[in-house]
Amino acid sequence: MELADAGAAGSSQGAPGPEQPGGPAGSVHDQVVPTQNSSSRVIIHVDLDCFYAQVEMISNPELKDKPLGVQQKYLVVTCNYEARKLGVTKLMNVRDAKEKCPQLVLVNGEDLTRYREMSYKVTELLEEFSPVVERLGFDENFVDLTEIVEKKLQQLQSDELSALTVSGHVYNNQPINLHDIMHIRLLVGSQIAAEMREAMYNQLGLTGCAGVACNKLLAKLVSGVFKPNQQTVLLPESCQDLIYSLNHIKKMPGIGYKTAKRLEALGINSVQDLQTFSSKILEKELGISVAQRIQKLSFGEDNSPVTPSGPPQSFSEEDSFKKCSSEVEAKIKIEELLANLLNRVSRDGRKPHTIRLVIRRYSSEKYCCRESRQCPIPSHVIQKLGAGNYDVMTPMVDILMKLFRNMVNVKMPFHLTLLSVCLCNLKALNTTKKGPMDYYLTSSMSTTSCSGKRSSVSTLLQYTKI
DNA sequence: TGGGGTTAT
DNA sequence: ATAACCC
Repeated sequence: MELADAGAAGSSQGAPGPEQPGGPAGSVHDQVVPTQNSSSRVIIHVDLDCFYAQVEMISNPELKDKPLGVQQKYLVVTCNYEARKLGVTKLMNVRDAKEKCPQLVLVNGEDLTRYREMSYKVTELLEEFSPVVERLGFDENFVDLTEIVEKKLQQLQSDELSALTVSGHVYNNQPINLHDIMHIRLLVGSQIAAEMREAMYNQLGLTGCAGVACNKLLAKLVSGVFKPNQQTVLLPESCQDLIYSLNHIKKMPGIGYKTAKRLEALGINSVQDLQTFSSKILEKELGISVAQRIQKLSFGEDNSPVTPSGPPQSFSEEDSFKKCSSEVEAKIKIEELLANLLNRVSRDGRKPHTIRLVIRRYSSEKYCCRESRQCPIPSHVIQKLGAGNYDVMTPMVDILMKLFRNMVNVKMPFHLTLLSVCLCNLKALNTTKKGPMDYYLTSSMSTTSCSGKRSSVSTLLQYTKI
């Protein structure tokens, strides 16, 4: 069987540089024009169906056949398909939702603990298929399947190859060409996608959608084509159809609220508008980085790699409210947020080296803007982190209140609508590679913390006098 | 618009 | 520290 190879195989991280060694030297065909999607990667995007609602239905199976909404404050942040049939949508006001659907059952979803735990179980399950898994929020994951597809292909006999079929939908019902190596790869990808969804359902009881394509953008877009609990593969020839199906540039992942507004001001509304707009002018308006990236997106091109997420970079807890206008009130809320965070971070095992306080001030109608202050966590506090302790609360609350007073003039009236505490700059405790001095170094001093100008001698003294 | 997350500047 | 993006 003849296979027409469209692109360079091997690199699963896409974007082979132009100077990368290619075919036989001196060949006339060396001048490969690296046009769109010369990538031969196979990427899957996995998107759980109404994730929070699913978790709630697993917790309480009596909810399964009822219209269910998950509530945070006065919003229905997500709902199951029973509720959607009756007109409830995501981020709908609770009053509107109840009006549309009086039988709607609401559960409070402000505590994300169970959602977060289930979310990581999904990511871990996917990591068993391939370690290259990137999380996007709690309910979406990208996996780079390139390598495992290639492995499977090598095991296939030629008679099995000719009997290869797709699992799930093919976007646009495009005919499959088994002589096209990229079609073959994507079909194998679709079968792995089905295996992943089966495993999610059998092991975790979760349903979701999957999209298989040659890059993250396209995989994400195509995963949503057939919606609850189905999967779709995009063959390269239908790429343009898929991106033209977006009716506005704001629908393009990577083009957010701000950029969409600026594009609209330039008269750019559709994907085609963006494709044909002058690159030079776009670069002047948005900066070269954003301009080049989003214009590529408009052609369905996306060479960004699937970056393994690994453990979280930060832990945060926030609470929003109608009004907080006194320091004591703020302190009580901050204490609650911090207590929960300390529990989470001690279960993680790593130690945060930075703490941040975030506020949102009341403003009549301006776009909600947040302000933050952060500072290093003193090393003696870091050390005490881990075991269930109260003696770490006091110094950390003191720090947070200093950050608070740095942002908010407490002698003047104020009106806050959100408080958030974030622990970040997480470091593993014992990354020390045994040098002569390391014996004296504690976990909180390891690696990068010693690199600064502040000599390790003074820091060392703090620890050796224990 | 909640209660989270990430990266770039 | 903020601003943009994602869910």
